[in-house]
Amino acid sequence: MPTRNTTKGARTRGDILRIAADIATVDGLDGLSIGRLATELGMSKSGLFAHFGSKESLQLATIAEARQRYVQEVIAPALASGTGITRLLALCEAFFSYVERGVFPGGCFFASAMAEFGAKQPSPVRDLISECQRQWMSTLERAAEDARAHGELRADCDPCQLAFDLEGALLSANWYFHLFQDAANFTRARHAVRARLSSEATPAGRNSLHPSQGS
Amino acid sequence: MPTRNTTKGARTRGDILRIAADIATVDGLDGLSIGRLATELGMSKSGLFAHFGSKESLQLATIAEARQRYVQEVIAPALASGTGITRLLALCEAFFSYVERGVFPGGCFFASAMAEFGAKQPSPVRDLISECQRQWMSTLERAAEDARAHGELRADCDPCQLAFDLEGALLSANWYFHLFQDAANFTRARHAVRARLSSEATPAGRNSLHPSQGS
DNA sequence: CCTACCGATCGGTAGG
DNA sequence: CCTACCGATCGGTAGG
Repeated sequence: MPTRNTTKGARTRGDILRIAADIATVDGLDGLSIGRLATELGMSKSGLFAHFGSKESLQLATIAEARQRYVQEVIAPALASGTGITRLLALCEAFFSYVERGVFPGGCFFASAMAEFGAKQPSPVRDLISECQRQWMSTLERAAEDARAHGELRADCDPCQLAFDLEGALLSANWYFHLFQDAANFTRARHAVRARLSSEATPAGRNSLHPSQGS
Repeated sequence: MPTRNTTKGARTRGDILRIAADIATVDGLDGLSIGRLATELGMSKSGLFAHFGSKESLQLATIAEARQRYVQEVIAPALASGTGITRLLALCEAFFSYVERGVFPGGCFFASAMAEFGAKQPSPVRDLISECQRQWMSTLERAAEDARAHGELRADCDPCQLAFDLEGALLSANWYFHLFQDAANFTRARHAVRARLSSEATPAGRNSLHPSQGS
């Protein structure tokens, strides 16, 4: 029995959170209702509720589930694909692919969550979203620092500014792709990323931006 | 009697919509409830409801109110301040100022609305939001085309790409300023805007980017 | 613009 | 994990 090792309760919990994360990208973490989740999973509202004890703790668990999915679908593949400017480009490409593949039906989970909770009062939910986003930004920044340390980006390059600029292109692609249903926004965002990296790249770094080997 | 000319009903309607637009930037257009709005205005729920007839039509009227405010606070001042690359820069600066001044308590109304409705099923509300956003993008694009026609931007400059890139900086500043409560994000976004304009500017255009006259 | 009300759904609880 | 229930609030209506 290969799918054992995990108790039935834990499997149910995982099922709940996968659906919850999907719903949250379309209707928001506040729009996520326990009754609707229960209906969608064919179980009773109180049975589902018993797994979490409060709506807030359901929201926190949903964010944790989304974070795992983000690490698996975006960060891990990009980190495995190289270092320096190659990694920086891979992080951006992995993000585009994650949105294009529809890993979440409503686009990037953290973009949606940031927009929904960014202006709200501090709360555990808001704080966790903020921490996730800061961690992603620092992943971009560290990749930029590394690329600079390896001589692929100019010495006067500001990693924070570069990360901010790249993230602007990623987020815009996410918003416009969904609002306008137009894939041209991915093309524009990819242009923006390459142009921005190119503008700060040294001749050594430029080689990594134009992969010449086949396959 | 100077504040006459407008009936009492129309004044009440305006009061409702101003509060509604403010609330929507924090709690969303769906989070906006008729009961809460009524409480906040000290009137009965059904009295307020009678002005609109449905929640959807309240949402549509709220978007129209926000659009008026956006034109007044961002577009009109920028269009009045010059042409060409000067206008393009003024549009970006007017946006930053609008977010910094807190014209809406939760940041840019249309950024919030786009994030909330971008992934939802088509609806009159979603369509109106999409149209507003497209109109803003085309305002940026037309300013870019104009600047190019006047020789301030290079002939090979793509106005759509430039508008996309500028908007990325504007939106990122809006999100990060609210989520992280850090005004450094405005500084980064302003750098990004100037650098991007500078990269496409002709020598003639460059003069307009560095205003030399005092005051 | 009001009071008074409708059915539906919300998050959450009691008790098993 | 269930049934059965709670008070509060939702969008909306009747009637004035």
